[in-house]
Amino acid sequence: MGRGKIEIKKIENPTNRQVTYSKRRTGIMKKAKELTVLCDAEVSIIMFSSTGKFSEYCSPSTDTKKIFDRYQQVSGTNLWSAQYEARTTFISEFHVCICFHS
Amino acid sequence: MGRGKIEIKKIENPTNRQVTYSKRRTGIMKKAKELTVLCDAEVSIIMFSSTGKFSEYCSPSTDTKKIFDRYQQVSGTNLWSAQYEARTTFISEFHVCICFHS
DNA sequence: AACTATTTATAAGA
DNA sequence: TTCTTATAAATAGTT
Repeated sequence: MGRGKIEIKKIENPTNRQVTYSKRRTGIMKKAKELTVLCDAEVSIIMFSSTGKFSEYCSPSTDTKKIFDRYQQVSGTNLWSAQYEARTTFISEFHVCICFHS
Repeated sequence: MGRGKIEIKKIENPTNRQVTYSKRRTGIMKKAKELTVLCDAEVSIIMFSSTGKFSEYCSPSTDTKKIFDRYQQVSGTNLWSAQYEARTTFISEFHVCICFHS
């Protein structure tokens, strides 16, 4: 939208890229808020610009943690187990763990 | 946008709500893809409709897990520790864990 | 699931 | 960089 049609490819000029990022980030966040209200939906958006700038949106009725939990339940991705494996590896370097099953 | 201007409040008719959800979900996902390409950004979107339908978008260069990891680093939220506490509680009901520190 | 009148987002310019 | 505005794009109501 705008004074001219643009091709969807990386904006090479860093200043223009930053300006477009800022405008479009605002646009997406607004759309997310509207979707949340209009459709009683839960929405989580996390984004990082090419310079590493972090932005977040989450529906008022929930929080990002809850969205993550729910995401794991339905997506088949177990984020925790991956973290757990990493943790277990870490622990095993320093501890001996013995577990008795009930 | 459309034949008439609408007020941003919950659409009470479930059929209309579902139709609007579907249209706007498509719109946001498209915007996210465009932002990713135009601005070389990393974007993660997770959403649940009011009927529990799950949808996800993540930038091609990464995955949701990596976004979560990065999110934790910059947001000050430790998602993993909350999961770990829950798991520990669960484990304690069925196991005895003995750890010898090195 | 298509269509189109309108509203909204935004690219380029000031 | 914030504001403006011409134009592209999204979408509300309709079929």
